[in-house]
Amino acid sequence: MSDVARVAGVSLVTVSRAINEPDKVAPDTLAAVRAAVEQLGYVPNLTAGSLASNRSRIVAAIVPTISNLVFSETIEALAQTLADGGYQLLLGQSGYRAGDEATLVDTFLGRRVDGLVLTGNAQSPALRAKLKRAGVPVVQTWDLPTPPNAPIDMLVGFSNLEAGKAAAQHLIDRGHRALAFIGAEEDRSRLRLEGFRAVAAAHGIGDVQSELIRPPALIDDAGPRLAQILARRPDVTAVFCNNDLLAAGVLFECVQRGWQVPGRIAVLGFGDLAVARAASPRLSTVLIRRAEMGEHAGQMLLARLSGQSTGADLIDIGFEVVTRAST
Amino acid sequence: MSDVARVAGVSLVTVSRAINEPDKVAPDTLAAVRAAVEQLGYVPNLTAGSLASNRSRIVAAIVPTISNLVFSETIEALAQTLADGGYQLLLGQSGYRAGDEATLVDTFLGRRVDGLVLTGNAQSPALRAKLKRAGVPVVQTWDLPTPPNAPIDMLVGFSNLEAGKAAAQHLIDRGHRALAFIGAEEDRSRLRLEGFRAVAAAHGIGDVQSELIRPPALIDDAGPRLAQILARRPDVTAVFCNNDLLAAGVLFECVQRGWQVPGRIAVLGFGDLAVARAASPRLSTVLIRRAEMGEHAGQMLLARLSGQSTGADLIDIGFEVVTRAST
DNA sequence: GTGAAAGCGCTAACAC
DNA sequence: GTGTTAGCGCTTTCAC
Repeated sequence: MSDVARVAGVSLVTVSRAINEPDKVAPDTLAAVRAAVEQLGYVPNLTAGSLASNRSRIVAAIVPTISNLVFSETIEALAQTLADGGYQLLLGQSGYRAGDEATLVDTFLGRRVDGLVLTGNAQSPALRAKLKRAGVPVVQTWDLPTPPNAPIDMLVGFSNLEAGKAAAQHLIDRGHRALAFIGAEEDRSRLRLEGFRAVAAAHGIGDVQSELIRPPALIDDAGPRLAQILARRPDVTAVFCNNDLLAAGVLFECVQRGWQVPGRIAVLGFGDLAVARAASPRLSTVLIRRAEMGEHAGQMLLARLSGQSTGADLIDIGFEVVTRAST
Repeated sequence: MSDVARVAGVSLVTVSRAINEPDKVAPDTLAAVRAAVEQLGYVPNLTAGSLASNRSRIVAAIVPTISNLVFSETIEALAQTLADGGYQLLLGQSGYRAGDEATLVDTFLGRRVDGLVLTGNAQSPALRAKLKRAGVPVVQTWDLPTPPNAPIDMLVGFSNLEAGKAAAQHLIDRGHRALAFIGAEEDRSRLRLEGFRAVAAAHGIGDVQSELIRPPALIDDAGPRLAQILARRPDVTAVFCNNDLLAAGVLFECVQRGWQVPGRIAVLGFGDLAVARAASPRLSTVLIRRAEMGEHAGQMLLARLSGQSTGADLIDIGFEVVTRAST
């Protein structure tokens, strides 16, 4: 930077300003600095800038895994929104392990990230306390506060419990009473199952067969799990899959068996991934606005970081049961 | 840090050492420092550390999009490998735009990342030059050097051209002569098409129908594109899809039409995603070791960063045509 | 095994 | 509009 200053015939600060606040510099000076930057191939050291300004322009996000379209689409939108606001995304994967999440948070705090995006709101009391003490803006995603857990700071999500309830209601409305659930061994999936079971019970349906796959729950788990459910209870007529990809796997399994969907068995998905619109039959599903969630998370952070208080610190983006041909 | 030093009754350097090189500190001193850290809730500022040591312990990766299972699984493995080596991953998405890639590289260089992972090897001469000048370790992925492009530094990939050739050969071996291709408007997809066409031509097949989808190529594009191909050439008997998800879309389209696969039309996928093993019929596909690619990229960087020269700076991980039931 | 001194490359605050 | 001064919180080097 001092080389640039010397070549341009100005001081260090002026170079700094020419780069960071160009309109506070005279046009001629600006041109001279830019020429020098170009000539020398100068690349400003953002690390030094971060240290001096106490702002890193980095936001970190922690997801269970990026290899799940459901999360990757949220992250994609988040990264895009942040990039447009001049922030970079540092990515952490917890692998659904709470311990790893805590470790990641430590590292990220050490890097003095300007904001943090978390998945879910089941963080441990210790972690919540640490985050509050650190004073970093935090956005939790993919869930609403599930009592007794209050939001750590900001939040954008939907009720997984209610989504599970709506799924059950959708199937029961269509006359199904022998219900099954295929999901993952994971907080949000369990909440949906809880809601699913609650509504079933309210309709006098006590026996809801369920299969919980240890993450990652891949599409090729779906067929075998359906088979296991049917082995226990051959008369099942409707299955709620916690992910459209799993639902597609179930559809393929039905093709294999020569079963009609929804004639022999109805299939309800979750997410409204592109596969739901491409499947045959078209998949009924619980639509989640994943990209919108990432965008909201990014915008909440940007608003906070630019000193504006948005007011809306808790957004329920809801969900929607989309009825297509599979139920 | 000076608070910790005071409480522990040692100097700043000792605190630094206790944290970064614990075995170079006497056990008692170490215990005292750790107690002080704990008591004060001290979180070391890694930004300051980076500035002083000139190592950020951050590696950046640029992919076209994270919302494509093909890339996200590579990134997942990369992030995991790096994390195990004490490095974090900074993520950039180029959206398949070369300009965005260059901008991202600038920012990452500004952050003094310790390494860079790029997708493909079609970077512009200007970008290649800049990276070489910067002296950062770079790993290119997902391709072999396509002349005249030499590797920038290290590389792990496979030949997309050869993969396309193998795909054509696979279909031709099974008696197909009316071939079609569904892919994306994107470098690697185009290379595969080129190889596909070359082998077809060598067998006297001049008319290969193709549909190139503007990214992101989603599964729900597959059906309509297949329809367009068939509108132009109804007698097509085999289609090579550049992604297993697209292939699954084609399978669903065939279910819709009541067509037998491979009886009426054979379908060959790409990637060997989980969906290939779950589809009905099971999908023949070109297997790419995506996770392995991410792991290799991470290990090459770690080796370089730890001062070891691995020797192997160019890895061809190859591909494999997996024959299942759809061809 | 531990410490004192000297930066790393920038920006904040204030002066002019 | 531009410059001077004083750090940001660590690590490095070299003594001891």
